[in-house]
Amino acid sequence: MTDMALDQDRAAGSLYRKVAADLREAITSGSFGEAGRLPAEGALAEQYGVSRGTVRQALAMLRADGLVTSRRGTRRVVLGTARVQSFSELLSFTHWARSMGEEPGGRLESLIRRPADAAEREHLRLEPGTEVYVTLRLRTLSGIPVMVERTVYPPRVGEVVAELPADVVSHTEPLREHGILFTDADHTIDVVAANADDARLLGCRRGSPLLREKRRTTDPTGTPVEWSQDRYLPGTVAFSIHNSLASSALSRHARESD
Amino acid sequence: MTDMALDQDRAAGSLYRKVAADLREAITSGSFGEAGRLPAEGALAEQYGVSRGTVRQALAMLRADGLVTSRRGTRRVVLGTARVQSFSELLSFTHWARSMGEEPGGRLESLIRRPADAAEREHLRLEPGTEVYVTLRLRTLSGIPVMVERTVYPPRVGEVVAELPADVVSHTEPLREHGILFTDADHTIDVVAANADDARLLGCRRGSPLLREKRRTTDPTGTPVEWSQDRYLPGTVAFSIHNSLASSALSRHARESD
DNA sequence: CAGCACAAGTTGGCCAGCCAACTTGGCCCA
DNA sequence: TGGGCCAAGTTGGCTGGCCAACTTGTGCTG
Repeated sequence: MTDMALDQDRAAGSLYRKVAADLREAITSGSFGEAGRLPAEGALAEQYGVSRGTVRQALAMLRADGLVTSRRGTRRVVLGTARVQSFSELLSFTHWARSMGEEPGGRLESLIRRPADAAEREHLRLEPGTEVYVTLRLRTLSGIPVMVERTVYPPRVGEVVAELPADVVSHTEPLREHGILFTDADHTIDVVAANADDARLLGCRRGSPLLREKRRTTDPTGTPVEWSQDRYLPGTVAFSIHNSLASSALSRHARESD
Repeated sequence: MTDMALDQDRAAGSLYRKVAADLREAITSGSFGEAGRLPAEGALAEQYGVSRGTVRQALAMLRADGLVTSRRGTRRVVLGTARVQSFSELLSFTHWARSMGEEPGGRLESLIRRPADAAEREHLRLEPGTEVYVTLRLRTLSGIPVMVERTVYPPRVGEVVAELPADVVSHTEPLREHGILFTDADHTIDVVAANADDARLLGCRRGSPLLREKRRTTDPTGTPVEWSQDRYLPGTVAFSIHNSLASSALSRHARESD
């Protein structure tokens, strides 16, 4: 067993992530059917040649994304087959894609530097006349175009982005190494019609509906580091949120007690 | 009564939840300082008299809630305690509309009672053969149709809903008076094409894109109380989310021009 | 003094096993 | 026939241990 673990270690990903990605794939491809039952944890462990604990770790990810149920005494049940972008992974397209076992890709279409307009100054809290870096990227999952990303960076961040190779997959990872952290984000989701650029890059008709996510990201101090508009092809992505009164109530209790 | 939630949390059976609750309180009360370091997992394990695995399970909760960092090779660091968000807007269309100064309206199109299908049983965690109440409502803002709401209620909730007048604006408010609380929700947002009913009720063409929000709501004990699909006309609404390493919140707001 | 090598400390990950709690279906009995 | 009991199956939870990967401080060396 130990040899096996060592053998699979070379592939640079943790075992439970591979198991999770594989199960995710099986679920979204409908292998277990809609509202079907998953094999027992023990059976999956034997099937993948891992321990039950590892399978449980993988299943915890799927449960967090709302893909499967989890109830003591009963087999797990498939809840939905749509790909879901959970908000714990919303801060990075790359991270999200990899967690699904898909290969994220990105192609830089353009990068220009110009003075910020009024809306951009507002979102990024810049002084009038400040220059911003604007990128247009086509993002792919396993080679298939799924999203067009238009991002505006303030100077401090844009200077780093401009130095990155055009084919770099993740922007947030190299930025983190430069001390630029993405920790907070405001997202707005709605529907928008594809313009000429969108249609050309995504291979859809002009005017066809796209799922739009507008996002403003800040670092821990609240300083904006990114203002972005992502436009997804319908059917490629869904957004998933869990919210609760209980958690906020709990922290309120904690504060009242001191 | 501030200790009540904590006591319940601590008394909630599993060891790792007790450890998590205790650490949560220690963190928010500042025991480790602002941006301070937590003791090592091994030290916590010894302190609480549990295994390191149990401590890791507890810390996974805190990390999921954005309370602490988690990086190989370094002690975990306290990120912060700020967590004040009102979710009331999110859980009720009526409340949200009023907070915008719009007059919410609702017209019940149909209410039927029938056995739950497999998917509904799973989402609402019902026994096979249980009957559910299914409503179809057209919701308006200041008289203008904006959303079609299809909701499936379990028997306990549906029995109350069925007694409500057809023109009642808010469902959640009378339900609250019957002791049925809406506190937790999982949301999924994507794009869907309008079917014949949608088109007729919303006054759009069949096949035109709608913004869809699927929502499963539970009460404080985790028992599902509602499984709903809302379909919004584009341009009438956008979903707004704030997420961060410290907290996560979703709200709904009227679309603004930008 | 600057820089590098190294060791100690810490978290990530995985395993094998054990018991408890819960669900389900079948069997038995009134 | 109907209801209750029971056993098998399944997930929740916990232990103790092991190794790998990474970070940090220390001390040595050029």
